[in-house]
This record gives sequence, structure tokens and C-alpha cells, in this order.
Amino acid sequence: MVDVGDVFKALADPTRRHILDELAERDDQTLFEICTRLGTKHQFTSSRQAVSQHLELLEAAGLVRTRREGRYKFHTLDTTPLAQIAERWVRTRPQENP
Amino acid sequence: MVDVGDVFKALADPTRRHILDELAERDDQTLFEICTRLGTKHQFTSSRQAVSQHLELLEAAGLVRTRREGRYKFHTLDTTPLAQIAERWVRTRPQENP
DNA sequence: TTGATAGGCAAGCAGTTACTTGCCTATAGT
DNA sequence: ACTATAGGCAAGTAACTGCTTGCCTATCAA
Repeated sequence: MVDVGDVFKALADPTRRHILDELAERDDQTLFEICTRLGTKHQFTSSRQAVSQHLELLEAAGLVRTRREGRYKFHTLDTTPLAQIAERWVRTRPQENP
Repeated sequence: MVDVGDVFKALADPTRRHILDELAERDDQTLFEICTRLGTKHQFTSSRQAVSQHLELLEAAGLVRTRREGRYKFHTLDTTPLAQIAERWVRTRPQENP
């Protein structure tokens, strides 16, 4: 079970949301792929290190999973934390309180 | 339409989540009520100004609505921003991308 | 009118965050 | 072996955050 605060913090940054958008469009991307596609497709220029640090944070929040293959590191979107947040913060809140 | 970033930022802080919890349990509370109940029921002591500033931020994010009545200001939970972020970030993400 | 209660305003401060800069390691191609 | 590529590490910095402190305004009860 991930920390809800970490997930919300991760989602609070626009660059990180763009990264998640990008990974939602195309999974299994390397750091450099994400960087270039953020610039070309999302008009959002960020340095390699900036994106790298964002990916670290996203991984810590459980939103991104990584897989090493040679000198490449592939990044994959993991939506289970989002589902957990929805469970706690969206579905239950309007009608009932446990 | 509220800013998604503001909502996530608002939800990123544990104190603010406690405040929302408190408002979910009992709606239409004044600042002082929220302060005392945060302490007694949630074991979460925060000063008046701290809570006040959190409420300001929550209101800016659209998660709390206020109503003045004499010298009292009542705070009400508004869940529509949660529904909106669910629409954008939870329901659509796992299967499809628009 | 006086005092108490509910809340607001704004400056200051310590801790955090997003980003840069510079250098280093590791894998792969030639 | 040498060079280019993919990525990591860590210190530094400017901006932001959460909170405190001190004072001020407004409403109500006596």
C-alpha cells in the first residue's frame, strides 16, 4: 500500500502529470525518449536531470515501474495507486463516511 | 472548472486531508469548530491561523465552500473537484487515452 | 459602551521542492 | 582499446510551503 500523500504530491506537479500522460500514450519508454517526446508532442521542455528526478519521485509514489535492460531503463505507468486514491477519496466521500 | 494542479496540491498535505475528513463527518463548521475537533477527534493539533490558511487554499481549490453568517463563517465540503479529477485521472487512464 | 468572541492581514522563518551544473559509471558500437 | 550513448550522483540555488507571531477588524452579549 502506497502513501496517499506521496501520490498526491507526485500528481501535484504539472511536469509529472505530463510525464504520466506521455507514459499513458506510449508505455515502456527510456528517459531520453520521454524527454524528447515531452518537448515535441507536449511542448514541454525539461532537462534530462529534471525528468530523471521526476521519474524517481513517481517511482517512489508507485506510479511508475522501471525495468533495466542493458544500458536502457524502461519506464512503465502503474495505475494502481490512482485506483487506491479513487477508492478512498472519490467513491466513498460523496455519500458515506466509514 | 477548477485547476487540477490546485486540487492535487491541496490534497497533498496531511493536515488538509484531515480537515476534509472532518468536514465529511460534519458539514457547516466554523474555523474554531474545525480546530478543536481536529485536536480532539483526530489527534491533530494545529493553530487557528494554520487551519485558516489551509481552508483558504482548500477554498481556492474548490474543495470547500464558505458562507458568512454574522461573525461566523461556515465551511462546507464540495466534492465536485474530486469527481472531476476522478473523471480525468482514474476512470479513463487504465483502459483508454482520448 | 465595554469586553469577549470569531476571524483577517501580513511579515518573517525554517524546511522543502524543482531545477541546474558538473562530474562520474556502465553499456554498446567500431 | 576508444568513443559515444544512457543514465546516476551530489552539491548549489532560487522559489515555494507550512507555520508562527503580532496586531487589527467585526460582530454579539452584558
